[in-house]
Amino acid sequence: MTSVLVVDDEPQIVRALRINLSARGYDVMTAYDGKSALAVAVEGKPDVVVLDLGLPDLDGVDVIAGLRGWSTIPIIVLSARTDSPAKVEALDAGADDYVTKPFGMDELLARLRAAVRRASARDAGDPVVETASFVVDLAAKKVRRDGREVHLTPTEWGLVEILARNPGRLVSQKQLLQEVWGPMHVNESQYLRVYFAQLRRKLEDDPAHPRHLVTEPGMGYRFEL
Amino acid sequence: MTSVLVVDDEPQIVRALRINLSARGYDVMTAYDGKSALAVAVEGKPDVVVLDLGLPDLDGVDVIAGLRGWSTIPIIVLSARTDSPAKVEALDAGADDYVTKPFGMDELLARLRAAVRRASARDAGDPVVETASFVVDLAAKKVRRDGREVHLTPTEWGLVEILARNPGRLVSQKQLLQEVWGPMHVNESQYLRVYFAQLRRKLEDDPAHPRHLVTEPGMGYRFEL
DNA sequence: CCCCGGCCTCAAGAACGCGTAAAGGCCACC
DNA sequence: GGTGGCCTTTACGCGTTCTTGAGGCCGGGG
Repeated sequence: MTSVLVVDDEPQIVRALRINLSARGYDVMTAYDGKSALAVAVEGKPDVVVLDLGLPDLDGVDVIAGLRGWSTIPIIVLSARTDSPAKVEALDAGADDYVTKPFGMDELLARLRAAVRRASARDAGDPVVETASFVVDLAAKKVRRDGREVHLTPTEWGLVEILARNPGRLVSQKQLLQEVWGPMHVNESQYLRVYFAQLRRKLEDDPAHPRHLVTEPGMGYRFEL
Repeated sequence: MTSVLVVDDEPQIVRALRINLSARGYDVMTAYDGKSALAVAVEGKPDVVVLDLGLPDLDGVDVIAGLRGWSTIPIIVLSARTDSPAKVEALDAGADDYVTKPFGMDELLARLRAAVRRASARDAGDPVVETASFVVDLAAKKVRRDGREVHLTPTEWGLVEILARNPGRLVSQKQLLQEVWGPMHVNESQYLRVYFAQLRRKLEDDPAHPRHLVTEPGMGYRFEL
């Protein structure tokens, strides 16, 4: 499901967007000021951000910069200001689109679809992730090692898939637990130890000294190519 | 050099765009109808297309479809139609942005920069914060020094992350302690001394005379690029 | 000159997180 | 009703990380 972070200090706008977006199958997160927007974005990794510029705490451009510091999530700016300099400033700061209030919901949704389409076209590269020891085929949901197919259980595949979609990046324990076991089990970090041991036995050349399924103690796991 | 294909049947618009774009260092191609636009696009492989919808021969949506059939070149639509359905149709057909005439040249140029930036960011790595001595990758949660990866503990990373998100800005001791250790430990400034010493040993060329992890006595710490 | 607050360094024990093995429970399939 | 695969749970040894205290350095103010 596509997740959208809506940032606006006007509750009625947030409510209207939440209703419309939810009705169309989007997963909606919300924030009412800049600081919490950045916090929620880091935490929830939304697929796209709808950002109002007139926030109470931070300047809109600072929020854009704060997001662009670590991510390329599409940002659609909402603003009551129609003047050109405001648009130019926001776009050059890293925003993807600029919509002036009052806006038509249809138009916003279309621009949102366009932004998501672009972003997913970017990520939908080669669906095969390859390491020195094994190959992960994300489309076929298969893992091969020395040409031979390795059988993974559903849980094992869930972990491998998340990691392979973020090669080189650290994925937090919480995110892994949440996406594989669900929100109720975000503290069962022991599960991860058990399953990573299994995966290493199946995939690593030397399971005791893993080169690709790396633990970052206290933080999470990383898929090194 | 970035190349732009301008498609419009009104000569004065094409001329205005050609002048403005050329002056800013863009390489400009032009076409006055849909068929030649598609031909020029195939021939010249522009980096971005500015497309007027009211063309004499083809419907604008068909031109978009014709381009999208073989490429993902960003398309910025120009149109006199301000109604929502027209925008939605164009965007859903595969356009990247929609600007209504009359348009401000500054705004169009900003949207064009945004489109080009996105397209070229497609094959770039994560955004990073870089100093003369080391590189911080906030998305991957990695720090590299001389190309070699430096291992940070969770607490060390917590400090680096906050500072790297506020480059050049003074971050108070209280804020660092609060965000890394929690509200109960805002007075344990000794923690900061111990950890900054460790970080300097790991990251600074001359730990005794730090250039990037700077102490502001009595105030806090600053991340100098 | 000496004192004092704030900072840096060092070191050691405590606390924590990780890897591993193994056992029990659940469920689907035979 | 048995069997095998998969998931969950417990226990323990080990290495790393965090915390804490002590001592030294430096600069400003008395």
